[in-house]
Amino acid sequence: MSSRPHRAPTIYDVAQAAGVSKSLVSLVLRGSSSVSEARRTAVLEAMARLDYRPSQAASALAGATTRTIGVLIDDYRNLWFVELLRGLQEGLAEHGLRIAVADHTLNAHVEASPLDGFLSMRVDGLVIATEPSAAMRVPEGLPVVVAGHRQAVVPGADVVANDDRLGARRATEHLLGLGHRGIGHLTGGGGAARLRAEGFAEAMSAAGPAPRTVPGTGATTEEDGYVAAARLLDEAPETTAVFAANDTMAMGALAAARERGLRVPQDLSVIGYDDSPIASTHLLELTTVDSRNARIGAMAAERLMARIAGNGGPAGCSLLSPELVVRGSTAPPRPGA
Amino acid sequence: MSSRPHRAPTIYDVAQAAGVSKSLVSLVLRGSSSVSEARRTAVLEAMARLDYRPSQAASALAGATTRTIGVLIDDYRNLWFVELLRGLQEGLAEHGLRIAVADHTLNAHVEASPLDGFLSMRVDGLVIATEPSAAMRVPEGLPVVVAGHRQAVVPGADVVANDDRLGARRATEHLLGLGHRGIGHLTGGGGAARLRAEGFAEAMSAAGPAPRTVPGTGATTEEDGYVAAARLLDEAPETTAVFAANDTMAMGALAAARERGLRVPQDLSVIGYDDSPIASTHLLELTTVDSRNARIGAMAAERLMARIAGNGGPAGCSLLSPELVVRGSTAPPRPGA
DNA sequence: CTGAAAGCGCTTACAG
DNA sequence: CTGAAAGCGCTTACAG
Repeated sequence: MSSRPHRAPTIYDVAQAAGVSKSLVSLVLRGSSSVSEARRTAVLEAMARLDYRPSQAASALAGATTRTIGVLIDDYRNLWFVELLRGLQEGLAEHGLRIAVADHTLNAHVEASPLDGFLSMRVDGLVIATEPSAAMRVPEGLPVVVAGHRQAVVPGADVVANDDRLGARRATEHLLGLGHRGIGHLTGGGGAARLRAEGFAEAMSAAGPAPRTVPGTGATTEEDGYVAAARLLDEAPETTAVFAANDTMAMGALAAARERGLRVPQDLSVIGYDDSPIASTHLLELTTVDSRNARIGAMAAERLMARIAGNGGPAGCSLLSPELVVRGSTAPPRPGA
Repeated sequence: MSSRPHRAPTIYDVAQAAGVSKSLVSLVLRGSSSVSEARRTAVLEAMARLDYRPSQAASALAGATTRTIGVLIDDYRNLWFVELLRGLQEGLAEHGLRIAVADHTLNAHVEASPLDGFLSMRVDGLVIATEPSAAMRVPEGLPVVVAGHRQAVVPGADVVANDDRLGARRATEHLLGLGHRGIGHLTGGGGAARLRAEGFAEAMSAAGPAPRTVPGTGATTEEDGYVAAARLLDEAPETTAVFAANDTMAMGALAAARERGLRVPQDLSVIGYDDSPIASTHLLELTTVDSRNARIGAMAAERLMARIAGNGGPAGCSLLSPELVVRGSTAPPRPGA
């Protein structure tokens, strides 16, 4: 084998090795059905032999489409996107679309807006799984779905989200059903948190007891949960149950409870939201609400494919039902409480 | 404005709008210094006005380089890559390289190997932040650095890792220094875990007490930590301190301790490894070892840039010093213990 | 199925 | 700086 420094094989090389035309190789690449089995095999074997990999750049430039969907997430540490990706992937698999993921800091050193990379890449569609900012102008005609509830809206984009209000009602009703009356809610910023707070208020007002909603320092981190819970427990000692806007805040609430000598769930019930990986740990055993993010991803894929196919219709909002996941952090209040 | 359905502006459009030649636009795009300030401004303004975004496909195809580095991670849930990315980004920023991230499942529906996407993309370099598999054949000449200790090696690749053995020694010496003698280590699979176990054994044998190392079910999850710690605490009740191969396992150990009525740190000290986001929560306050992943990323960027520039030399292994982070989960053993 | 041709939007190299 | 040209590796469309 002569050393061929660096020149990657092209369809031309593959065609020659397989003894077919370049056109045929291109047909195989795009999975055309009008290729005989024998020739297809020959081409695939030649590709494997030459270690051929199609140039994404060339096919993107020549073709009308890149067959890739960009997914913009908030922060790699907010793991809710993991299941979203799984559902998206399953929905996209049959169409052979690939996925590209970025958060807003990933290429902040080379691009002005986090969307720039995806647009330069000429993605066929976009999933925005973060709070849309004003800088996020997307070309009209590009299929976009916003995943999850947000404060801002993207014109022309579909929204696919968990029914946060319903989930919050279910969480609250779970606590009410256990017999709790002194129930507090820990809230934070963002569209989802706002809806969850509303769902909490609805369920509470339907049941009677005065709802008490307390924010941390404005966000929805563990620290916020800790601060909010500390405030709640100190100001309202009659509290026997806490509903946090998400699992991370619930984790902070657990710390605040422990500091006050309150055992969970005997002295205090705690419920989160999201069913994130930490919720199912032995340490937390956190009762929570499963947003069914994989289903949100699958639905997002569906909306995207419909728009790409041209039959999208007007932008809509799809709400999916969340599900209560009961674990060890909630129990009836103590008889004396 | 006539509706121009869908055709994205090209350098041709920009040139015309700015009243310059296409060549000049290309020079501005690539940041050439031989362009007058006036013309550069005119071009940039035209780009902004037209909402122009360079086609990544076209520049990749025409140019010799894509100016992007691929980063292959293990799983989005293993957050150690987050800081790695930050360091990588800082190191790459001055060179204007962008980053593309994927885990091995992201495009499993369209490609055989997780590296295929990056190779089709013709990345200029690769960071492998996961256990290399046999399927990961990389073209010779492509700059590759393996980040973190692994079982397998990639021929020709540099390795940049935290000195796991040293970090484990420091963790163990911290416990020894507090006065602990009954110290157990929770281990799991992978190159890093093996080195951490070795560092533990070294520090223990230098100090005297018999080291006890126990695995969970083979991996390094919270469940593994829980199982391993349960085993350890039941079989060796004289244990007063536990060193887990990582923070996640330490979290499991905390659960096992709580189940046995052991308070942390009064009855049992627990130390982890990685300084992951959970370690600094109020709930865990976990003493741990900071791998300095951002520095690993920065070093990886440096190695990559050197190889891209052609002065890489033979593949090497760079080991960075970890740092002990003392929090609330470790303390001296109780006098009676 | 093949073959020849044009073109995607850039970069490169060069004469002016 | 401009302008004309070639080419990157594919896809597309079409005549055979």
